[in-house]
Amino acid sequence: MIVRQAANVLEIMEFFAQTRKPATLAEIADHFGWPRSSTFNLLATLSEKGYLYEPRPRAGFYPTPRWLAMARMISEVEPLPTWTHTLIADLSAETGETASIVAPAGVMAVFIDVVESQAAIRYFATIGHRVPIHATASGRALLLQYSQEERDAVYRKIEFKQYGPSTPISIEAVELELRNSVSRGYCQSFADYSRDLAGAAIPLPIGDRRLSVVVAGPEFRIGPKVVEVAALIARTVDRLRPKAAA
Amino acid sequence: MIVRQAANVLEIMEFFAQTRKPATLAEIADHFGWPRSSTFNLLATLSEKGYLYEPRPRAGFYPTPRWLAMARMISEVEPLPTWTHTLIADLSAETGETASIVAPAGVMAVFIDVVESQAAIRYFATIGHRVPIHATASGRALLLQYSQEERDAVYRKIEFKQYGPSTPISIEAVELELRNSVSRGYCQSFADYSRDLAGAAIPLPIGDRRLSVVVAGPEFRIGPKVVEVAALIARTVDRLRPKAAA
DNA sequence: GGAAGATGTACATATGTGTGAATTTATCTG
DNA sequence: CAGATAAATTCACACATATGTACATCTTCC
Repeated sequence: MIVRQAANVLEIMEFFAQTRKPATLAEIADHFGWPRSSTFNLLATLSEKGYLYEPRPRAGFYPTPRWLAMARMISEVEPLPTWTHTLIADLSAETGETASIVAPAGVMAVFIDVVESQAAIRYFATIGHRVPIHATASGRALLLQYSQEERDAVYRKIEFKQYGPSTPISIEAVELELRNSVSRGYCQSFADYSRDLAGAAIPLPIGDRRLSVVVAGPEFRIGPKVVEVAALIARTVDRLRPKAAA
Repeated sequence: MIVRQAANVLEIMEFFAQTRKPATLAEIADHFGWPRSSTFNLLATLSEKGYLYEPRPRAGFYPTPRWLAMARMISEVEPLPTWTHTLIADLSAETGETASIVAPAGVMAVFIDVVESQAAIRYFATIGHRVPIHATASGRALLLQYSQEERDAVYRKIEFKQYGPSTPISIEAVELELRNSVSRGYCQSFADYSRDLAGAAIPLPIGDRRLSVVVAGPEFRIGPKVVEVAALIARTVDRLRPKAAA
């Protein structure tokens, strides 16, 4: 069950992150199609807790810097080492595609850092974006780091759906693809989950954290050069990863 | 009416900002005294939206960097000029007390930047902290920047409460104190709102934004030196504020 | 290796909450 | 400066939702 008012808080914040300017109660209510009274309650709650204020009289609400302060505190802990961002920035620059760092979240994989392609047609992904762990290159690069028991536990929770023609729809299919990835030397996906989307990924263990790097873009661009892209990822990781670390 | 589940989202985030490590469903439920089932729903909602993930198997949930990405987007817009942070940093260093930048939020004043005193006994305030606009030095420094009509509008919404012996409990009392502040050259408060707390503040208009700076601490430390503190604030603002700006 | 305990998930139902309509307050217009 | 229009609040009730209970799954310890 999805907690509506919890989701609404996030929606409001995303709204402000997009518009980047104060908004009045009426504007917010209209934008979301929420009743004014409900919007009033929500805004009052956020204000009361010190997360919204009125920068200038009658110009509406805007988030306080408290969000930033809190987010900083949270992200200070085990931040990603700086070289991982360089990694995806370099990869994106060299390939012209979107590159990301990905982490596990149950049966899903979450994008925790993203550098977007500049191309007009591109893979549009943002930090926080989630994809099924078994049906994506990045996800399978995570699964490769699991023990057999851990993978089995994950499999039990997966609802196998036919997202696209090549989606693996059984445990065996996933395990087979994992074995193939090992012998191939990298993970790949051709529209296994998202239409027209292809990607190449490799595992990226950092300390005891299981992460992966992925480069993804439209099938027609990535397809012909998966091998090179995968090789490039491996080379770039080699170049940037501090030698001392695991 | 306060929207409970909206507040709960904030509580969870504050919880993570404090503990700074992943927490399991059970830990979170126990910490807040929430039922497991409800906690489950909330965590599921936050995860589904891409704001929570599981950094490592079975170690529980932790916020994704999406919070940070969003907060950055929001705060990029009209951030405070850098000199205002220097200002309160200097003030705090010189006085040994807590110094803050404050903005209006209806009948309240919100702390939008804070540098805390290092003293054992100190004014504990965080970004997002809210105080009544009429019963605090910082708040009155905001009111001084309003027109008479605007002030009247605010007064109509204030519930006058006797927070302490010296709290102004009428419009006249507030207006009188404002006039006194003007002739005195700065705003002050001696436990008008918080017990044992005293502060000195001056208006700090920046562009068309109405802000104020305040230095606050225990009455026994601030009391004897309000005049100097106020003078110091004025001098420091003079020194740091770019001459070109309004 | 198996039983006890802890943790995570599903679901029906009573209760707390979102909402539409009414009221108050602010803003615009001639 | 009315009188009209739009925005912000308040409130009582119907219904969506948070929760207690039951079940499943994982972990621990003997």
